[in-house]
Amino acid sequence: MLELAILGFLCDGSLHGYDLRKRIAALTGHVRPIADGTLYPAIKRLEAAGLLTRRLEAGSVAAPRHMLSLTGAGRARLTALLSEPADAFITDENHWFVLLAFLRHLDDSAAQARPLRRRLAFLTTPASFFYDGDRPLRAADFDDPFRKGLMTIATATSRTELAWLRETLADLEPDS
Amino acid sequence: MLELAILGFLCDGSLHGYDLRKRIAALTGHVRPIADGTLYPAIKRLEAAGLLTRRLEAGSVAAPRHMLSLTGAGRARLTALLSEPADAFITDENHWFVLLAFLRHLDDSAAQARPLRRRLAFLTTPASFFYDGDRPLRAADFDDPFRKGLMTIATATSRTELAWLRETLADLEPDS
DNA sequence: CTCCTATACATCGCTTCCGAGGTATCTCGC
DNA sequence: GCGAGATACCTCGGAAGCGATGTATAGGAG
Repeated sequence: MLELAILGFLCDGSLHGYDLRKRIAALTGHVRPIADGTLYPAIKRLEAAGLLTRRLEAGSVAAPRHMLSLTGAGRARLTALLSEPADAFITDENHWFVLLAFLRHLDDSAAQARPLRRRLAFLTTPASFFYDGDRPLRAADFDDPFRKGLMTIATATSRTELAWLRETLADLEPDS
Repeated sequence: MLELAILGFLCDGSLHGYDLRKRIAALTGHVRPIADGTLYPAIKRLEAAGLLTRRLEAGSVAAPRHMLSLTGAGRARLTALLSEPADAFITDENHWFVLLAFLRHLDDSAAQARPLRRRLAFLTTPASFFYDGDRPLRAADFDDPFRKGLMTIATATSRTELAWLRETLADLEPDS
């Protein structure tokens, strides 16, 4: 999630760590902002991996800023993260939202559609939450009211997401 | 998530690790089943913390099973995990679903309603995804079609969840 | 008779995340 | 002029997850 967010924001232009932290917080609904002890080591990791470079910009404000810029390798890594087959199984809402937000960095609508297609396929597959093997599960299958409720909310959320996915894919691939 | 799932399942009776793994996989839609290298160390941790005990059951099947049982401290920990104020900020769908599935282990409907109330309050608060400070955000606020789409799906999912929360809470607290 | 799969548990190293704590400077209110 | 809060970065230790790998046995297919 974090790596994707950092690379995604930097793809739009240079930013310093503190700014990055605020943007990520805004994008993920200010739910548990990224801790300093998470963000700065992550930046170092990405720098060590050659995915971004740093240029010190002194004097402007309180503390000297380290302006971060994506390298070619960084851009390639972003593309890879946005195109990963694993994106169908993302269960962290924030992770999925961050991916959606940066899908625009993929170069064509076919590439952009691929993660959405995989997600769609996953949600309509017997390997998912809503099946016991090949048998589709229903809320009525459960006696316990909480298990029943869980099934209801899971189904409703899934239906909402499916409707959105189908609509978005229709816009993205008008021909198919 | 994992700790909650283990304690939750064991609260219904003794299970061995391998069974636990299958049950957790079924509950979370078989999305990336818990790895052995995650589950067994977790069981050891909980055992070391005095939250569960193990009894070896030999001979019955291929390998000897370690039947796990909750202790009093384990039951108390489960109650604590189900009642935590942090549950409003859970962004992992599986984590939230596991919590819902085991809410029945709380002893009264007031306690069961509390996490749902907190979730409801969070989703309707300016600290959440849908606000920029106090200003509510709308899909139309964004130019980029993906940012727009992200706002649309986030809003739709949230609305779906809110409707379910309100309905469930009405069943749980008929008086309020 | 042999191979494959399922059952059942374990350890190792790697990576990541988090909280706590530390260091500085600038600005604004009082 | 003094403290609070924002800006801006850092390091450290601990906890937790994951993939790889290892070790058994049982049962069924070929």
